[in-house]
Amino acid sequence: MPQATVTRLASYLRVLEAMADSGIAIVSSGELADASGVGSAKLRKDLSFLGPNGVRGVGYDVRRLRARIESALGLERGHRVVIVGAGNLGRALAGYGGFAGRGFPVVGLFDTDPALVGTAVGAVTVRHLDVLAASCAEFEATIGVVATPDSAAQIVCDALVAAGLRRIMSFSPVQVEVPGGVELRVVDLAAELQVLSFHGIRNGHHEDGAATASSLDDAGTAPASSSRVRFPGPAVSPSPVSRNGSVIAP
Amino acid sequence: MPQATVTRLASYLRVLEAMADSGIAIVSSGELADASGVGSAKLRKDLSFLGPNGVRGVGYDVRRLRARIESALGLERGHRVVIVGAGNLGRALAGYGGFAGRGFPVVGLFDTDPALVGTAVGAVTVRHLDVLAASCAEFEATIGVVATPDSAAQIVCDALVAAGLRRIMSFSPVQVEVPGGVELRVVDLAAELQVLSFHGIRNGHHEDGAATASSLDDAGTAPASSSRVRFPGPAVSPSPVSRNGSVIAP
DNA sequence: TAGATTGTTAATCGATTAACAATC
DNA sequence: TAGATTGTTAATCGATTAACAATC
Repeated sequence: MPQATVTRLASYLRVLEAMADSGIAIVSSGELADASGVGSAKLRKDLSFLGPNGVRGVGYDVRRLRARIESALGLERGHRVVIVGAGNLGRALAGYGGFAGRGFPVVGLFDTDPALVGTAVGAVTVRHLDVLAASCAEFEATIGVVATPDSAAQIVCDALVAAGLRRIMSFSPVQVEVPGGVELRVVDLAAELQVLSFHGIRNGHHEDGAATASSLDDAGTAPASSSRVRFPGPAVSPSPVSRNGSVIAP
Repeated sequence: MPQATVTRLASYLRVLEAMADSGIAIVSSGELADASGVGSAKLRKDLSFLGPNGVRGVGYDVRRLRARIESALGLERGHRVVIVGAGNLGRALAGYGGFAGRGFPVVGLFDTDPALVGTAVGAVTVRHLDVLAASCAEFEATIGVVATPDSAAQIVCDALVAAGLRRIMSFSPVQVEVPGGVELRVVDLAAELQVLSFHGIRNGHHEDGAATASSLDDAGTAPASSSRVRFPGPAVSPSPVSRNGSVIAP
């Protein structure tokens, strides 16, 4: 099943849950697609990976389809989440309604800072990383979240793997190594903002001036290079002005 | 430029910044690719969208390439972020080092709750949503973040657009409408966990039993349906057992 | 020059889309 | 039956990959 399809299945599931709560029993591919923000053909193609789930001429049974997607995503038995790192982000995630409310209760929050261990964050108490493995076993945790500084990401991942977890979500952008069979998903929030920054450029935002826009276009018009090895346009020396004429910040 | 390339450029940028900090002056596509976790051919292809940036037989100038990617992503002038929603997630993001430390300082945090307005979160003070537009103008904010309950997401997006922002990052999974020219990026953390849940299935985790695994495979072996319209296997009634024999949780 | 590495090409691979036969 | 909608096919589109000519 394509990766993109899996992501969209999660999105369909959210819409189906809302529809079920609203008492909607039957939905057509067109209606579900509209509510999910995709085309109906793509939706039907996505659902086809799960086998036949609808009735021609009628549509899909909301509850049945919801259960089918939950099954396909492996959500039937539920997941319990442990978070390592009780800093800003970790504490927020521990109390974040968006996890528990969508079927991912947080059962543990861990840190190595003695000043944090023992403090309560919402319904959970911060424990020392030393008891991670024992806690994961006790609460049958299935997903680990890394919310530590970058410098600790690899060590924490190792600890999560050692504790028996095979699914890890990391908010640290550093590349970490995990053994085969362990799924790692990196969520880089700053990178999301950078992508957002890029996409704004073509929309002619006032803060994106002409120099920035044109620098994307003159790539093929580089002047002939000198006979010695040199880079197309030094960013810092010998001149603070780049080839396209814009000043590059230090 | 492909969407996937933009995402990877952000990743290369992070590695280049680390290399620059380490005093590395020149890097080859192979080295940078390894450090970024991609293939070298893909990396060179990605960089080719920015025009020539390296020297054959030598490699890339780290500082030059870093400046070039920053320029392509529109990061040269910097971005200032406002966050709406001073709940768990909003407060954490306001104090999150991963934003300010990567070039996205948070200059405002807003809410409508009188109990929150006026309280300090790190270096910023929570203000009322009523003064959003004035604050965005004053601090020249360029990115808005939605960290409110789902029910407020659309209204808050409208307010951000009205305040002149054209780039919005939303942590609410609900579909919101934005005018043309406004870039919206939805980060659905629960959906990320659902994708993680799926990917664990094929790795044979102990908590994903045989029933779940087999239900993915027997989709094409459905028995002939009856003559009346009915759904392939009711999730709730008349029987709690689906067509493939597995029990579906209510 | 000889060695090394880039930038680009062409082939492969995978995802999306539109159209429509199947069928409720 | 007639109308409606699914599931699937085939064509299109876009991204990835390997190979290599260009060239420092």
